[in-house]
Amino acid sequence: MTVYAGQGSMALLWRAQGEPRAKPGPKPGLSVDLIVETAIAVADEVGMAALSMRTVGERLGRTAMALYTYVPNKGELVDLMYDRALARLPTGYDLSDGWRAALTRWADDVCDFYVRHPWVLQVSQARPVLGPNEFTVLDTLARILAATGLPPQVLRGIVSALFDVVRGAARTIAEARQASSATGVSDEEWWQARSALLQEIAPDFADRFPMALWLESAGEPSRDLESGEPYLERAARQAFRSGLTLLLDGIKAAGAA
Amino acid sequence: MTVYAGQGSMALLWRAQGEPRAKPGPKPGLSVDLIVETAIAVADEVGMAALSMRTVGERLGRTAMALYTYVPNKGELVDLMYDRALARLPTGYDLSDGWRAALTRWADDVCDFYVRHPWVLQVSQARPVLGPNEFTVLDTLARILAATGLPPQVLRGIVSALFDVVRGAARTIAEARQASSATGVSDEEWWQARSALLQEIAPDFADRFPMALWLESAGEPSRDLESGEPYLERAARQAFRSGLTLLLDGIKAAGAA
DNA sequence: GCCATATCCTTATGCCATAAAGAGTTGGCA
DNA sequence: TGCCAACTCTTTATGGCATAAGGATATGGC
Repeated sequence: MTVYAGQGSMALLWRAQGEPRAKPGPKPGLSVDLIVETAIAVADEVGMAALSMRTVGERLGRTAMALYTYVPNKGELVDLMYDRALARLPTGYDLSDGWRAALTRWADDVCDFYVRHPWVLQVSQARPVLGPNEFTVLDTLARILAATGLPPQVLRGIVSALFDVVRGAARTIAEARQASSATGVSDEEWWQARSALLQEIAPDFADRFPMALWLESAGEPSRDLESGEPYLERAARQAFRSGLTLLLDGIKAAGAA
Repeated sequence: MTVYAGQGSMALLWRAQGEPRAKPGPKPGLSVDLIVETAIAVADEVGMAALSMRTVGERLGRTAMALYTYVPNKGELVDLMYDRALARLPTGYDLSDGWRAALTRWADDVCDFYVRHPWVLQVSQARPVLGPNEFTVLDTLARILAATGLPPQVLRGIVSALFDVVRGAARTIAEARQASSATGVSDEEWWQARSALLQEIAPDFADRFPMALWLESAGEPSRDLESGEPYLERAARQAFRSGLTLLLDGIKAAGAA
């Protein structure tokens, strides 16, 4: 359920609260902020697919339709959730030990954020929400990248690639967790069952896909069972680390200070 | 609507067709292949969100329920669509002018594929479908990467990063197209309307987000109006090119031959 | 000719977003 | 003081979704 953004009026996104209130009618029992925060909590717990106007309303002791008093429709609510959630990201990074260290910390933080709020990954990036916190995120990253001394044209490509790698890793980790908890089958169990099935159903596997097998075979991700971290998640984090290293080396090669 | 995969029996994925048929009952009017191919056509045209058992059945002159004779449920149908669609990718790349050129062609092909079939991007990667064509794709890429001379452990990270960048770019392009055609508003119009709104609603923008503005300001993506390519798409393709270059430089830095 | 088996349909359940209309609440003005 | 207009929230309805259950019909093999 990719959700398309950038349709709303942006009035709610950028609203300045504070004007008192001297209007007829019953006092509002809810508020946009409360609804958005509640919807974020729901999405964090049950995922974007299970986020409905009803589930949010219910948690607030209201019907689904009550929310439409505050928010024009679900799409706009998701835009508000998206921008509000981004406020949870750190906004300043110490550059005293260089852009490389700062960028690594930034990538870790953003990845953790996405894993904590995986529904954020489902909000379309094509026509961005353009809320204040989205610009804050960009501003934070731009400040780090400025330290490379590279010109904006080059940096824009770097921004895309960084987000791609971070989001890709977070997506894998989040989806693995989601699948585990939704099906009750751990990564390890799932993988073993699938391997067995595969050998049974495609006995000529090694002949048909020799290079794929070679790629996957050697050096299984260290079976660090004490860590308790699930299989796929461990593999994803290792891939994230090395992908990021690759990218940072590429930035260096592009002439960064 | 991210769709979770890897639940089905894999029997349909790996089935060997050919056994004749000498069973009582009416002759099947449809087939799994026909349904899958039709569903792919529907998804290509209207997107994953509008893909329903009804829309597929209708195109075949049947009701939604008729499909359940051939396919156990929608999730399994999507798995089959996914693997079948991957068969459209090229499977061999000439390595005579080096891994770098081959990898660039591969990335272009895969990006084009995703843009042509954007719904493929919504199939979860965490627990892969494990169909024959998915392994063929991996095998093809592994063959190219083997030419770098790097060991499998290193290459696995490279595989992830490559897919992340390709998928990220394709996602942006596909979502931009989808948004354009769904809303009837071109990227350019949308962006101009949004800029105007933003200036009106956040007049202190330049003070609040100076680095973001700096990053975006200089060197607007060349206004190559003759190309006819939409704004966001052009930007995404430029970002893809430079992101890929970054990655290839990183691979070189990792010691590739 | 009949039965077991298949295909395909109708109907029903319980989700979803949201349109429309109505019930109840309250600030401010007459 | 009393009423109105504005506002909150609910009920109900529409048309979508996946899919469970059950029934009508077709057909190969006995």
